[in-house]
Amino acid sequence: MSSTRHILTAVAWPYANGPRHIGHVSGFGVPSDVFSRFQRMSGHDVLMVSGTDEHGTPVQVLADQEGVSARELADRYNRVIAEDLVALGLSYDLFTRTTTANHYAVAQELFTGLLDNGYVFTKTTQGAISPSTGRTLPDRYVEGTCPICGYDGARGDQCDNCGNQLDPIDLIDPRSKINGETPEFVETEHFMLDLPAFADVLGEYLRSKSDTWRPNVLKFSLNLLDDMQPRAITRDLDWGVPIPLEGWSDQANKRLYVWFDAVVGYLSASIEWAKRSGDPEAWRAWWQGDGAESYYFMGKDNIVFHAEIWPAMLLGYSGAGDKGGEPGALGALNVPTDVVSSEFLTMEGRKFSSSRRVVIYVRDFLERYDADALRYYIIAAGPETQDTDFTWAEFVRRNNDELVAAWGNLVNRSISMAAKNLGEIPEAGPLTDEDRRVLDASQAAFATVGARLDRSQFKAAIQEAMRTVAEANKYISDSAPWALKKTDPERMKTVLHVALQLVSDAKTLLTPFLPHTSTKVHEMLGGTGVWTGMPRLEEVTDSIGGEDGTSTYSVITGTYAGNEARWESVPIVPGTPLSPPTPLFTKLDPKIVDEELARLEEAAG
RNA sequence: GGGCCGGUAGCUCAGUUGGUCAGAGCAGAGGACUCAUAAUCCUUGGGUCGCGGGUUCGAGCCCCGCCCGGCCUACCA
Repeated sequence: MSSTRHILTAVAWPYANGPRHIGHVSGFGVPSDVFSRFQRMSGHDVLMVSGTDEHGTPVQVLADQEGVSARELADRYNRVIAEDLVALGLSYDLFTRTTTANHYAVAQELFTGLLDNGYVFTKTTQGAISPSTGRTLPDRYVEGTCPICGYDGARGDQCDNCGNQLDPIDLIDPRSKINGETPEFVETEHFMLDLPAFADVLGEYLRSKSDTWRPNVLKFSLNLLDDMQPRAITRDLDWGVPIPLEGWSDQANKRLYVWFDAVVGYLSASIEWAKRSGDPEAWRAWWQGDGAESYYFMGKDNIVFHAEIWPAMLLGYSGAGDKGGEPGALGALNVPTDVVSSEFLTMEGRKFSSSRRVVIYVRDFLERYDADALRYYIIAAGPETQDTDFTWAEFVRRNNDELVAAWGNLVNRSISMAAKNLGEIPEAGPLTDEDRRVLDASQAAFATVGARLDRSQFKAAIQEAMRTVAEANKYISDSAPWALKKTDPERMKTVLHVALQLVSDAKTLLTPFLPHTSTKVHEMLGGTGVWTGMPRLEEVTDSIGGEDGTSTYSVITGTYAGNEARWESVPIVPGTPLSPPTPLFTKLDPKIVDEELARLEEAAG
């Protein structure tokens, strides 16, 4: 913990086929930001990257339905999603998109490297094609009657009724889920990633993580090793990254499969960040060598890509699979240090579903409530290690009892008393044993909360941090400084000094979770400078892959180096002027619970 | 069908390798205080740890079976 580490925070890429809801940001967004802010406060060099995942059939299908191009649709949701993530205060060093020319080049480089090392081969398969568009119909977009149980709504990949895995060509009376037409089945050639060639090295890799990874991620991944199959990495579709090979790149209908280019995004975004920073080689410090660590944040549905496939791609590119090989042009690349997967949030007992409108979009939420209130709920009550249920009643309770009544009130009562009676931070006189005890406990919390955060145990971390808030409230109640005003004004000053020191420490401990309101407390206590950096949208002009010329689009970036916030107790400065405080958090009227539930019912029909 | 995860007080959830592990917060009841967004502080009632077997001196914690819910099973975190 003492020396500087290079920490890559790799955040799952939200899919650009619509706005994201609070379940999405519970999985990848808020936890990754808490982690990154903490590591920066601890003095480490953090690079936090992500972007929108814009290729693939779902975007194309939705664009067709709306009568716009895939690119137009992706542009729209890239902007919506980026704005929402900024509003939440997620401190990306770079949040970009998969449609940049840089991303195309890096994804193609990974493909070429894997091909050169012999981990990619071609295979001819039967694929479903839409006669009207000529596009591939992915298995899930073909439905028909199950040949095994006779269920009519079976999908091309599996039957939801009997659970058997299917091949779309076996379906009786197949039809396109998109427009109902009967698909054609044609022979088509695709590239496959030779995953079995990585079974041994992946097993070794995963077993080396048995002490640090969350058990569910580890068990799930180890289990996958028993049945490794080659996996297609190209697709018959025109919306994607072209295959960088003669005879393929000019085929308008052959592209890299979206999952392949999406996971490469972590690397391409790091490289893009380096270019923008002025040192094109700077990304290497986070990707190569023993000193580089990488932490990947996502929801549980993405474990297979991050704990299995992406490591396999990195190993293959580096020449480290069963077939050996040489590192590609970028050099050998590190596999993930940790894969931090969240479980799922449910919504008032139901599964989130955009199509059924059982959903709360981030944007709608933040129009009515504060970002820190949502961040707090997600960390304190979110799906860190098991599915949890979001309810409006619990949101209101957490906000009112824990943020307003416990933490907000501690700030308010402490600063109010000091401001009204003294107008400044008072000097401490002789300390009692109790004074020393609470101050020591507050200092000790940096180690305990920090250890939790370093291991991505966010729920335990915020509980420990909030415990210091409860301790401080108890200290003030027990010491009753208001009663000392007439009997022992010197002692009152000491008590208020101690109380304000506790507030200052708690504000620091809570900064990774509550960056907006912690900044307010920093300022209330007379602090200056930028306490903890906030992300901003920046318009950039660059070449978008596959198109001539340049385009303007927005990325998220920010300045986080040199912020005031440090992960340590900083002595408050006696004599600093204090003004009567304004409330940190908004107390919510319990009747919003019924209002929100009514809104949900109305939307869901 | 297969794999994985979960089912602990009214509610939301903690419970490392089996032996004060039957817990926390909230809600409920009683009391203290008044600095503070009537916030805070103290005390307190409450649970067959999904069901049925088994291993053990001893099991929420290990094994077997079953019920319920979630995720993955090749493009929804």
